[in-house]
Amino acid sequence: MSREPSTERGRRSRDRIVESAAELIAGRGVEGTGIDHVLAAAGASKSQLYHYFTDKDDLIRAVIARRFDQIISAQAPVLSHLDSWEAIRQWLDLWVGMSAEMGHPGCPIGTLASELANRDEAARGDLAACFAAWEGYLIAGLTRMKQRGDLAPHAQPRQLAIAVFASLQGGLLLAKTDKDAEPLRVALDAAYSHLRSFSASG
Amino acid sequence: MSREPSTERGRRSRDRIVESAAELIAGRGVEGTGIDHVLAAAGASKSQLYHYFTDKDDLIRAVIARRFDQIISAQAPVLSHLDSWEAIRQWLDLWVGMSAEMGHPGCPIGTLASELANRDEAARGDLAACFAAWEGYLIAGLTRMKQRGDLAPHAQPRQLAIAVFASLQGGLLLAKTDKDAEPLRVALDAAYSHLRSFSASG
DNA sequence: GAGAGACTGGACCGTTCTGTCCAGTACGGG
DNA sequence: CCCGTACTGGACAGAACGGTCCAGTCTCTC
Repeated sequence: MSREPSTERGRRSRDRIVESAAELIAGRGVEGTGIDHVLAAAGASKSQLYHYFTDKDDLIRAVIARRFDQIISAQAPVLSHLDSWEAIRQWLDLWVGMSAEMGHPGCPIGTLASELANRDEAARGDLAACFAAWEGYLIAGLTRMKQRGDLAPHAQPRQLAIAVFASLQGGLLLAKTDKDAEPLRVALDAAYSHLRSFSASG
Repeated sequence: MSREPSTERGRRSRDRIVESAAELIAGRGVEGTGIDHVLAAAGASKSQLYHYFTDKDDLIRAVIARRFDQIISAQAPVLSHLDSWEAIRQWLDLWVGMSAEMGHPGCPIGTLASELANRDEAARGDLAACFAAWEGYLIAGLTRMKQRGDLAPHAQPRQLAIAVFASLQGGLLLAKTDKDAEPLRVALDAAYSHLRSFSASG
């Protein structure tokens, strides 16, 4: 397991390493990113890294946790209020916008999941938990909408949320492959339309 | 570029190398798979590999082509007739079934796309072409349904096909991460339901 | 049966990889 | 001021990496 720094200086060192690793991995993948490159980018040395992490896999898990925190906290205002059609639409459009303006579209968590899911069981578990926590925000919003009567009584928030996340992840993958945000936009339009078909008002 | 074998023996050697590479890569990723491991699995030697391929990237592109051919030819009977609700439903169920019985769910093409899309431009192009060709089968089927009057006149086959593929790829990713086919089933049910909402009969 | 070219075996090279080690410096608590 | 602990720098090791090279074998053609 990771050793947590106990001083401010140590915390900054650890942070620089994790953030540098996260950036390099986003561009070159886990296996394509060497420890030495991470350290050079972070301006740190080997012993600093191995002071805080037992091995590379341990560092990767810290990268997963960091990227997840960043996504959640960046979208926190929207994520916590996914209980209206407008909010959901706005959240989906957020992704399309980010994907269009990014040179490298693609979800950091999704990319990590694709590479690690059947190679590192601990990381796979972390990633599954990330997805579940993430879906939780949408499930919570849809549940409130259902209680409020905006969503049809037979609608199943969990199933709907899973379907939306699949469209999001798949759309991001297609967008990354095409280097074009269009597939993501189309996929999320369809997902939203599917959600809307459970609108109580019809 | 790849040098094509001109003898039967050469063809078999090349095939063994590509197939071994495809299998190892499916389990360990592109960067995680070493040339030496591929050769050991294929029972071949370095010079055989470099006789047919200029470098590792060249081999990877052959793997992409092979996996694509395998998927297309395996599903050819279904893919060529995606012009009825039953056929589409059956094709989607095929994926759920495959995913459930596989130890490692996940689309080989999708995994490669995720890893290579922003690292190897040539491979990215190949993968985008694979997705496009693949989508083409569904677009063709939906277009026939539209002409026949099974699909509403305002339905857009291309957009619908893209949305279905995003659900498929995203569902496969979630299924792989959860080690459970349920997210894929849910995602494809939603995609089918979305398609059905464009049914002419309502 | 000889020559040409396709194919093969595997030693070898330089680089890069993860991870270890130890000698050192910074720093808070007494 | 001093000592223990946290932290740091970088040399080093051993293995694995992609790729080159050449001497050899097979096989087809004439």
